[in-house]
Amino acid sequence: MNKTYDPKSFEERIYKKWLDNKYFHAEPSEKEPFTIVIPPPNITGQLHIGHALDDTIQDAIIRYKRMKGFETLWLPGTDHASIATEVKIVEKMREEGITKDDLGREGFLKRAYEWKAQYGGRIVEQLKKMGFSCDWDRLAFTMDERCSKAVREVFVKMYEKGLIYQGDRIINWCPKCQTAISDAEVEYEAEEGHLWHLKYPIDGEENEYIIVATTRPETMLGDTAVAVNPHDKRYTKLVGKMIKLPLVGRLIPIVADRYVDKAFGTGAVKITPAHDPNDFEVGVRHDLPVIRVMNDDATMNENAGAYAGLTREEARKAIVADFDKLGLLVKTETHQHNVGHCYRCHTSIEPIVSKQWFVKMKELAEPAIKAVLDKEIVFMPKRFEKTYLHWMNNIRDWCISRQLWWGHRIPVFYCDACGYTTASREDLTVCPVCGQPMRQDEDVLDTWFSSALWPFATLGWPDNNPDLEYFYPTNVLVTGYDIITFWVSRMIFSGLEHMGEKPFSEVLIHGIVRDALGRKMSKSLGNGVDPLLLIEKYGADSLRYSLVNGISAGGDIRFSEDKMESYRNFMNKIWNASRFVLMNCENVKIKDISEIKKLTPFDKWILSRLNAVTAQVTKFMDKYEVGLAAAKLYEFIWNQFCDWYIELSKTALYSDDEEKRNDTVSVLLYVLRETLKLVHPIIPFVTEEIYDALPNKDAEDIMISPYPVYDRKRAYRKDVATTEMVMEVIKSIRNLRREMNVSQNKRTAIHIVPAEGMEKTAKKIASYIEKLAMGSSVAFNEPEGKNASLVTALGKVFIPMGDLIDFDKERERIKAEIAKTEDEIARAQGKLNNQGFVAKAPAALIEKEREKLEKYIELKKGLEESLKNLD
RNA sequence: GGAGGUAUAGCUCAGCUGGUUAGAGCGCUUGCUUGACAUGCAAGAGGUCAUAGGUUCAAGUCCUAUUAUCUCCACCA
Repeated sequence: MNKTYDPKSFEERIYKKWLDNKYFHAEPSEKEPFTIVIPPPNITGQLHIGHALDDTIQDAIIRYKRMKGFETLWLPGTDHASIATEVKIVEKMREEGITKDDLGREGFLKRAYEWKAQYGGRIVEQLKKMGFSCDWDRLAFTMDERCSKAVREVFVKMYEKGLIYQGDRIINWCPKCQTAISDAEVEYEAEEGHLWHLKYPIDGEENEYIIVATTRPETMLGDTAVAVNPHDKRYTKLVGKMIKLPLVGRLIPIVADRYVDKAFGTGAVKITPAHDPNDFEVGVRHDLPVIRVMNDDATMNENAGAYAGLTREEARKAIVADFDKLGLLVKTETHQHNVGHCYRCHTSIEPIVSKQWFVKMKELAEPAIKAVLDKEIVFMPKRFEKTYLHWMNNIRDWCISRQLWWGHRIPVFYCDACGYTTASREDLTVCPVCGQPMRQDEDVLDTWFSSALWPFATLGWPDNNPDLEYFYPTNVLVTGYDIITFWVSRMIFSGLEHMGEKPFSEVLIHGIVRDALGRKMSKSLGNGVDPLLLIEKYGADSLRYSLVNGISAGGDIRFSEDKMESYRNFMNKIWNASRFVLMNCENVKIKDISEIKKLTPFDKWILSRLNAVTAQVTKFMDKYEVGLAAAKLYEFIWNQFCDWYIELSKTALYSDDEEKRNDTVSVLLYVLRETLKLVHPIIPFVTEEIYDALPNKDAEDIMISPYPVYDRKRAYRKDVATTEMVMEVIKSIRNLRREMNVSQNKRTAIHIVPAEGMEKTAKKIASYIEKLAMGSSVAFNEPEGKNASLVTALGKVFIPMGDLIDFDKERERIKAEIAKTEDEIARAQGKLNNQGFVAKAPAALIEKEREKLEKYIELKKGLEESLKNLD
């Protein structure tokens, strides 16, 4: 074995071995299934640190369950990411001087598939570098044959059921991308704008006006009403009257609507149903006409009269100027407001009315709400239920059409000859009614339409098949809180609607990865980290551990390269501890743990610790608390196994007693093997590499070995107490030496006067104390002359240090100890003198407090004696 | 504007259903090539557990308010 941990020398080889052995592949079997579907990364993307976190959690869970004996399926795949990918391709084309129209739909799609072929596989290779145990035989893609079939089926079914409809709705329109985008794809940014107060003359009355306030004067050309609050006394008289719209001359009514806030602006709002979502709602309530004044590219259209052809910005300037000329501009205020921008190209979005396809949500939301309220689906942590329920309870119809080419084309067919329209599972070229040609809808579906079907489309739905039967519903969905509404909620209602069964039982939500300063990682800040570089530098296991260690459910994690280094050191520690154990295996008879006749207290201590950590880790992993499991294992491996057991074992390993050597190596090997198995789900590579070299393997490879099980018989309370006492004594001596400025490499004599009943124990453990506390010898008497001394549970410990000792210093030290002890005595006495405590606290607790008090009184006595001896 | 999270050592975080002397890693100080590991070993310094109240025999832990900070949702012309 190498002297240092060198992940590059084995990670790739081991991954290949796993693949060759088909360990990741799952098939329906007698075993109980455990299934996770991966949140499919976009084909545009590179693996980023967020994927690394999300998928490390999943892999840890999957590997744990596999070792626990489940038929474990982790189903991988990628997402076509309609708009994101299309934008990237178009950008690339622009560099080459090509536009979409140059290529045409066919040509563009050809190019898009080439893109997919080139980049779709890249992220898969990156996932493999992380060590993820996905069933690659089942690799899916949201636009592959299976998923496309499912998308078609769902669309047609819902269309026939009347759940999908086409309608005029106000939607977010990106004038640059030339497509509708969902609410979630709009990013709001605070902008410094203006609030213009405009006079609208009342029709038929001289010098009567109502003043409206607006941030978007250019839309006034499409105004079809002015609204005031029904309770606003200032305007009660005016409701029902007509306004003669300036510049346009159209007569529009003044209506009363609760939407209007009396306190904002002038309390009167111009209503433009075609260009504002709220106005649209008002328009529906008051049956107002809808007049579009803009084209799809955000220039003014023919309804804008004299302003036609201007951009929206130009039109705004012109209209404000014209109002001013007419004396109708009352004032201009600066005004901070949020303006929506396209999340892709950052153009400010234009709310416009257009014909789009929608999914009726109310009916679908009801069972989806019920499933969560009834605990059929559980969010972890629970608080994220609120996010979900809030969204579901306030759901709006889902606009699913996108004016793009890359995606699932809407399977609706029109006959221009007879007007027949239908949704179809098969492509239609000829109208079944009149025999004339049919044309397909030009738009594609929102990306999330296919992602919503992911848990069952990937398993072969709508075809009945054993996979679907066996693996659905899946067990746990692991994702970040940022896509609960986008994705998780849509999978839930889709599963319930189309499968008649929830898609998963549990939703595990984690936070996002931030940089060392707590900032979101982003391209513009340049504070992102590339997981692949980190793997290159530190190994995949180190990356996995640093991502997962210490995360708690739902919380964000801060990430820095410093962390990587310390977990790489941890890998090195595991590596070297293993190397130590293996080095001592030569010429040794390895026994099964049950064959060892005389386990030492230390053996029993480490076995008991191992057992306890097994229980804790199992408990955490069952709750998917991978972070807490990782932290426990770190503690155990470094601070218990390495710092203590290995050090204690050296006395036996270098002794002449052959049986003792055999026994000790056997225990070391056993604890090492079980520990490697416990951490394997988190750090699969290094554990597999070491396991392979173990002489006591209990399976062909660690990833298919049985996970350790808690054994209630291994408490060994007495031996644990003895060991802990030894550790205390050693620590105290080290501490004393340090305080007395004894050089680290100088050995000194140690004298022990055992406490009552401790004589035998003291003799048994003397050699260990000598070794670990830098003793030159151990004697069981009080030394002649002056010395430094300690009071321990084992007895009094003396260290004669001759000239080395500084008596004043030793006095100070003991006095400080006494003071500390007195504090404790006071605290314990205070508690025990408290009537309330004695009356109400549990008896065991009171007893414990009494024992403590006694212990401290004893200790104080001993210390005072030591002090006296110094004089 | 609405909802939620977080606040514990210089930094990153543990601390379960209230009950050890509030813990770990990193960093810091000091000393060590102690027969696995200097990617290491040992010892140590460092915390009035955000603030103010409250419940309780007992509060880092539960409740209320405040402050700071983060996130999500909505988007008011």
